Amino acid sequence: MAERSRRASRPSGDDRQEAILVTTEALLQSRDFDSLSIDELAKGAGISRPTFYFYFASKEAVLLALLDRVIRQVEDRVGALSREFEADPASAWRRSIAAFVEVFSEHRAVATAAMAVRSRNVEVHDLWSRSMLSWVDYTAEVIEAERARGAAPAGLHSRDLAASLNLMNERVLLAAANGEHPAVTAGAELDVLVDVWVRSIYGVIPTSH
Amino acid sequence: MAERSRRASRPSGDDRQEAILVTTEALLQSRDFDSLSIDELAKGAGISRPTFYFYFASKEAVLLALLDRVIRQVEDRVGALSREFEADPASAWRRSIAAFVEVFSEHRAVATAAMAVRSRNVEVHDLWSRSMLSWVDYTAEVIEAERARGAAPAGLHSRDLAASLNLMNERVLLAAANGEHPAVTAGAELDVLVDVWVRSIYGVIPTSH
DNA sequence: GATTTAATCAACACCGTGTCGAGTGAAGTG
DNA sequence: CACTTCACTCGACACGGTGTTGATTAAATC
Repeated sequence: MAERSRRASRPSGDDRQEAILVTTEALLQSRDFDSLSIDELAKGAGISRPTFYFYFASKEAVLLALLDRVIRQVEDRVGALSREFEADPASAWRRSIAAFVEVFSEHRAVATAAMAVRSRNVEVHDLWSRSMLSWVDYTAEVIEAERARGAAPAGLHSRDLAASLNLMNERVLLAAANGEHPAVTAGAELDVLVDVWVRSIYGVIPTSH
Repeated sequence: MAERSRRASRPSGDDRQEAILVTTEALLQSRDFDSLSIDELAKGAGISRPTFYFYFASKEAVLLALLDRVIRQVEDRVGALSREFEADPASAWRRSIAAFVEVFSEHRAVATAAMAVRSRNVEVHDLWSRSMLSWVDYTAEVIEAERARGAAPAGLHSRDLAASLNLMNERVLLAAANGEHPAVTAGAELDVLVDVWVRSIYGVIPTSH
């Protein structure tokens, strides 16, 4: 990690950039994003504070790069999934939600930092917003399709339902990942989310007799 | 607001404390909590920055006081509600959720700031956590009671379901209050939330034929 | 009127950010 | 092989916000 193969007296710029990213994610495992100083990130990457600014405009820009990677990872996994809902809808929803759950828990630190920072940083806010939007769009489309083929009963405006369910996932997973209270029992997140999704989308309320 | 009735050459301490709270909530209508400086809060209350510290230990302490008031307000409203679910469960849930929705939108700025700050401030985090916990407890109790009387089918661990639904409300209302994207259509929040709650708690998934 | 108590603020020490400008060495150019 | 260029580096500075100290004032109480 420290030296390149054909000894270069200085590590290359790409190495440094990567070192900053690695250091930041490592520090985020145990520390609050706000409590990190640029000096620490620089030191961790073996450079001075001014040099940090050669690679990134700010702490937030580092987080943005980390978040971008995480989001691409979810997109890759969700994109690789089959779009087959007819045979077993519950399992199909489960697979989609699982992609989300896995990446969220693998990159807990980045996700948590991003959620904390988005309220004051437009770039982080917009990046996250954009992916949420695309998941909501996808969810709403599937709900419509399920209603069209008669598998799901008519109900709420599908985009509103889709937005609520996706926002629930975001919040529930964040709470679980950080051991907040209240939170869903550790390990049960996926089961609980799938159940609420399936009941809200397909569920019928028994008529009072 | 500036002077007291029987002219006191200085407004009393209580007035000043209140002025800081009022100024802060006013500034929060249009500005990010992080972007507020203590100097602004002090100036807004007609005092100097050091004097601010006579009343509050930090910006966060001011927010904590504001949040405390908001939470009490929700508790008062929810406490005044009838606990009668037998006759019309959907309406009963709607009334509870409505209390939440109303206070959240009346004090949008405080709620938003509190959500943004909780990740780095233990006091704010704990205060919010504690109220969420009490609402989750209440929700879980009612779900159990509804199952016991046969109104709701058996299902998920009630506390996990209760936690998910309450976390959904928190996130959906925050997104709606701030005009985020994605968010639930403005004005439809209550209808959507109630629908998801009722379906998740009472809903039955039609068996495939 | 003397004393206590609440309230006030100028001045200071501190810390993190972001910038500027001078420097260094490796790689390309005539 | 001199010389220019370019990617990279950092010491030193200016700035802005925080939190504290200690002296000061004015009302309240005795």
